[in-house]
Amino acid sequence: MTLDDRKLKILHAIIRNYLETGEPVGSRTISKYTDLNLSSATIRNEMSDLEEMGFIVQPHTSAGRIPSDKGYRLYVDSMMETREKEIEELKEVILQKEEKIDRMLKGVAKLLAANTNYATMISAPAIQGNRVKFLQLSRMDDNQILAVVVAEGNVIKNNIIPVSEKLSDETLLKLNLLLNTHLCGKTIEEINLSLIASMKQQAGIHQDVVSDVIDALAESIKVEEDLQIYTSGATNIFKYPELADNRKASDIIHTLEEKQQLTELVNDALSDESDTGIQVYIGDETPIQSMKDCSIVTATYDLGDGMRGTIGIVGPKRMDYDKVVSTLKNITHQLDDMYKK
Amino acid sequence: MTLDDRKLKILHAIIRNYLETGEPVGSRTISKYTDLNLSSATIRNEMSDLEEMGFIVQPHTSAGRIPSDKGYRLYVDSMMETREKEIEELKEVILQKEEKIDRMLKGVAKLLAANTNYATMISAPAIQGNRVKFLQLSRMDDNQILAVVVAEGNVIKNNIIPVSEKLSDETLLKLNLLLNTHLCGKTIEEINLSLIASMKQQAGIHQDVVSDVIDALAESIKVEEDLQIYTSGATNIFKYPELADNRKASDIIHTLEEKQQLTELVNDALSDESDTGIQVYIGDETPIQSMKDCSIVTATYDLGDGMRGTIGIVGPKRMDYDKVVSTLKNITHQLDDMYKK
DNA sequence: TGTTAGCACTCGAAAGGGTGGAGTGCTAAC
DNA sequence: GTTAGCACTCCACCCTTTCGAGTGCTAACA
Repeated sequence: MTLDDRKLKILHAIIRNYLETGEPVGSRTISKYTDLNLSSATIRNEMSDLEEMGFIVQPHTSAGRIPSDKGYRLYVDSMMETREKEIEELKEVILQKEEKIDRMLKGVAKLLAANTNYATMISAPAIQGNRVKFLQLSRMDDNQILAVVVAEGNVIKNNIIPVSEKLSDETLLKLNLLLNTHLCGKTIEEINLSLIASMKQQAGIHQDVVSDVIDALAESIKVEEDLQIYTSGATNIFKYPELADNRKASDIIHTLEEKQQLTELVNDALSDESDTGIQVYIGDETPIQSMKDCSIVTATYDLGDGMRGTIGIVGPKRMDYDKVVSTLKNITHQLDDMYKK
Repeated sequence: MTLDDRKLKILHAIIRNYLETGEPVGSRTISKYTDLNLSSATIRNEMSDLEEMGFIVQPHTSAGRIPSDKGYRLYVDSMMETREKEIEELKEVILQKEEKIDRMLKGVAKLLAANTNYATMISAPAIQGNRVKFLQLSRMDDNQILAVVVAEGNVIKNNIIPVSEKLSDETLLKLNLLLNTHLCGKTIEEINLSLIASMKQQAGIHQDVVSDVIDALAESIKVEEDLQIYTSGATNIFKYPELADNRKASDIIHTLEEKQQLTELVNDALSDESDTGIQVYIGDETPIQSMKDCSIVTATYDLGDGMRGTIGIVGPKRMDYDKVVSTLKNITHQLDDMYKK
């Protein structure tokens, strides 16, 4: 049996209708809904074929048909090159560049959730392979030193280091020079033991301060390592009856709240190197067990300097893929553009 | 009619039983459940009285009784001086003092949620009236200056300030001196226009940098102003059937996710100056509309330096007040003790 | 050979009806 | 003041019926 043009049209009609209503769709509906001018009986025959081919299923005998995961997949693939739609509101929010990046990301997540009526997540850019740009020790008082590390992409980290002995201005100056000379332009991975040893040696009697700074540096990076994820609109899933039953809703919201499991999704998305940067997980395709009744669409954005993050949208399988994909494309483009210059 | 000892005993029995089961409790149950040795008929008479007094209600004729808000209130008040219970696990977590404070708070919220099976929230300490402790400008490159502000309680804020002209080392030193001399020890409120004007005057040709720094300072504070709140265990509410219906659950979780409305609760709790620092909101007493089917217990903690925050627990009206209150007391004591020294 | 009308059939959702149990209020007896 | 007993109420549960939406199949038609 071959999937001819008419079958495809009917399949699309079924999916679109189901996306709207969430109810199984019957042959009579399609007969009226499309401009094919076919009777319901004919549609029934075709639907029977489509079911045999695995694109649609019946929830039970004598119910209408709903798309299977395979059907969605076909639909999504055939629709991937979609219209570009402007979303002015998003632009405005993102353009407030002076916002701190994390607040901006939260804003994007929230806006996206409000716009799409799905749950959203966004991961802060990972700074893997990021280089130290600037480093400064200052004396706060006799017992405490403030260490500031700026990495590329203007990621700033502070640590307060307690010291036993008071350091003179001169010593601080020397240490600053030493640290900057040795560490600037290095990635975290490049700061190895031999480098540290050589710095310690040059630091002379202030070895312990040096190692404290290095520790602080390592700590700063480590904090960033379990990458941060912001979510929004978790309660949107209550809008879709097929996800709103207690057990499922609880699982999904819990996953979004905990964020831990989302890292898998982020990593999966980041490692993907398709041309569009958009990935669609339908039902069982998702790497997150608790979301197997959902579909997830992810997009990666790139702020330059190797700072890449992921935006994700979680909704029912009958989500409006068309709109979601184009919205995501839009947003990632905005992000890319803005920070690259 | 007077609320004698026997009535009180029966009321407590009803409440305790309802807390456990979540089902309306009947006279026969109480007759067996308590050590009063009274027949169900007698209990019925007493229950009838208790209902007339407004402490218990019937969901419908010929059902058992459940406590009214007034009943809970009596119970909670009579129980406020409770046992002190050790919770070793909490101690350990909190004692990892070197954690950044926000991570610590997140940890507390999470642990508390896991421990109590309710939803939890914790507000980061407000730094109202907090003083500037240390201030430093450093040159990152020719066009950018890094401003670091440390406030009391070691709250650190960074801002990157773009400058049009390159500033010499000497100028930077001067500016640092100027800023520190004028601003250290001041609260944000004390930094007024005349102070700024006088500083600008002394800064001479670098007026614009000064005002940029002031702006950055103001910005740093503003960010902190809409105080940060962390929540955890929102999905715990699914464990209580009376809250688990879609509409209610969605409202509650949404409120927890949005956090905006929680500030009311925090402010309410912070403004309360009872001796224990513990407040219990039962049903309609809560300032948050969407949580009128819940009870909320809040406690304030005090890290010294005027840094006070709020911990809250959100659960069904039939929450285990006893356990919750003592757990909260415990935690706030730990927090208080630890940071005060 | 593809399309259509018609018909019997299936199944779930919603509505109705009966039953049992848990619980109450009341009364009379102790 | 306490208790046993009884009539009564009401919900939860189960079963049945009904209704409608939808299907598959067959026969007729172009």
